Amino acid sequence: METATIKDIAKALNLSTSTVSRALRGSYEINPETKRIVLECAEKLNYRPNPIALSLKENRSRAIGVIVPEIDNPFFSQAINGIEAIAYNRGYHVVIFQSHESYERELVNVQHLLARRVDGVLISLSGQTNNYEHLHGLQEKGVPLVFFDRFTDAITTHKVIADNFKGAFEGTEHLILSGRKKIAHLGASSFLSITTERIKGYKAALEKYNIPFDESLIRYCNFSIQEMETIIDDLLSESNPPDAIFTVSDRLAMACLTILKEKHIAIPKDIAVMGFTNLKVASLLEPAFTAVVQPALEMGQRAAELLLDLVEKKSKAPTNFQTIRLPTELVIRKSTAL
Amino acid sequence: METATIKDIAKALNLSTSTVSRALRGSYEINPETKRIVLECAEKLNYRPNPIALSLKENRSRAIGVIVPEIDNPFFSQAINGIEAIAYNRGYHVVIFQSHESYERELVNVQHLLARRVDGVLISLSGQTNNYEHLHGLQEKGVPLVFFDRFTDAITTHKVIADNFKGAFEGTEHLILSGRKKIAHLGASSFLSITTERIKGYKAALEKYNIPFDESLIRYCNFSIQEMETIIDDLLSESNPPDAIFTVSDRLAMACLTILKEKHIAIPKDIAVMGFTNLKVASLLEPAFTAVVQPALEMGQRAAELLLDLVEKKSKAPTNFQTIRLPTELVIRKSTAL
DNA sequence: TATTTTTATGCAATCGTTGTCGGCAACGTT
DNA sequence: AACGTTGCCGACAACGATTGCATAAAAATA
Repeated sequence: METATIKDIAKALNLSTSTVSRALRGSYEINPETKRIVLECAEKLNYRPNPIALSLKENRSRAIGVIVPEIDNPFFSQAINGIEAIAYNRGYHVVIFQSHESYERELVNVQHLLARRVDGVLISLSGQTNNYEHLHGLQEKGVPLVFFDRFTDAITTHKVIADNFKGAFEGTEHLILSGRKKIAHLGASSFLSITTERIKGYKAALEKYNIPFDESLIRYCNFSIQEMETIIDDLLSESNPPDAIFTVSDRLAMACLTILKEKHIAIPKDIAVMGFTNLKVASLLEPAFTAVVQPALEMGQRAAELLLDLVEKKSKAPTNFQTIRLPTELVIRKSTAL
Repeated sequence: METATIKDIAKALNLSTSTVSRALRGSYEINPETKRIVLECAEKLNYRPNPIALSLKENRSRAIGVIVPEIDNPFFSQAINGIEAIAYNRGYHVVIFQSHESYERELVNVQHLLARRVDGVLISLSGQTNNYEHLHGLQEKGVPLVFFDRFTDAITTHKVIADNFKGAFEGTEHLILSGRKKIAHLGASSFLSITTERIKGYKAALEKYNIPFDESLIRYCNFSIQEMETIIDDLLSESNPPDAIFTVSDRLAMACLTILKEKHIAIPKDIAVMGFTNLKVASLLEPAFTAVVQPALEMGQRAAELLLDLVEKKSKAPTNFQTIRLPTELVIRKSTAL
């Protein structure tokens, strides 16, 4: 059962394909009676326009590409959920790639998306990425690009991010006000904007309360479980370990909790733990986990909207690129109790 | 900066497009010297073949469609992770849709995928789907279809599923052996294969240990949080409530735990709770959550492999469709302790 | 030298759709 | 009667790439 084309309709009705095409799009220069017949025949043959043919002609694909480090991460799957919702409503399809925190993989993904002629790209950078030529390449080819969550200032475009500074500031402040004196900050890759912004927030909070900054309390984890455990172990085995740990990702938070439990360290009594996390079960953890929650779904939605606006913008007038900073929410639970 | 086409190369070298095309594919009938020049020029212009043009000619898109109820669900995001990995390696792209547990939405998704001329479809049915005409439609159009996790026997094709019967049997048996007498089973939609299979496993375990089956202990939740809470509330407020609850999804497990905690019901002392779940934090919950874990990643991989085999099969010989049943893993933790 | 074979290349059709152009009636206008 | 309008429709080219067929020139053979 092959799919009917405009030619089949033309043949069946003894018309030209041009006439059928125009009738289907309701052109004014087609006889209403002819239109009726064509529509009827199209219905009968279950005609569906071939988007591939249209893509070829119009040089667009009505698809947008999304590159995330890992799909299987609540933050990103929530964001993709938001992206899919917007794209769906506006008639676009979503093509997904994972960088697995690898620069090389991200590069290949971008090349695939270029080859595929996607109409635009949403990206959250890999933890290894510190060269942005591939993204410049996209822009040079005229493919709109929008960052969400993990961006770089090396590229000029829309960015939709959480208010990482404020989130980290409030979180750190909360720890300080809970009486913690020695607060460790477990960051992600040092290349990432989210890392530097959050560290700034952390430092600002320390400063506000006149707590001296100790470089050795900041650690960078590039997201391999192995590495995280080594770092956390190292941090805890010091002669004078921290009395609070602020982690910046779901995976870090989990690894941290696991290790502390293994070591039978009491939370929050001996060490308070909190983190940037979008785990929905945070309240059900033992102890209930204090979290800086990012509006992942909304972030995906906003980013998709901005991207599609760029894609559909007729005028090539220079755009005022925005950086949208969405507020985070500090949810205080038992893991940081006094 | 437009993308170079085969024509640009032809023009630049004063050759015909046919020659360029053949040179690029290394045809034996092209002069080696000409080949060299063409390759060189293609390199210089950064030529990339246009997959849309190829799709039009070959009537294939090198993309596969995936329909899941929700991306933002650890089981499905893990499965998509597996799907993406396989598709990526075999040169296919993954286009994702969510049915949001809605039959209508699933229908529209299938139509979109058909219109898009995807080469194949992977689907895990929505909880509302009990009519399968849309899937027959896919097959009639020659689009291969493979189920994962949630399937229907009404369609003949490959199916990759967890061993739901055995998983539920072992889980229920574990509860019985832990001394539980009145075990509630919270199923998903009654339309779904996963629901019926798991209930069979549940019943079989009861039978083995001569525990009478009580219809009122089985409840169906169509996945709206509201509905789940009502049902769980109802179950618990009976005069003689169950002493164990077996839930079949991540969301049900979470809702159940939340409500029990709100009611200050002791787990596992008063009621044991366990479930089919792929939450990675199960061990960090309070209490640590006993789980029947499904090999979600592998399920996605196997399903994608089977689908791509179907897509690429030259011969249209009738296929021996398989139903691959992957073993689940029972991880016993504190929530069902004696 | 005449003929065949080989080599290397170009032409044109194709995939499904749309845009440009042009044409043919049937009108209405002077 | 001659001309201009208008309504309606078809032919053709184009998007990018592939491919069967034709064909020119060069090489091999008779």
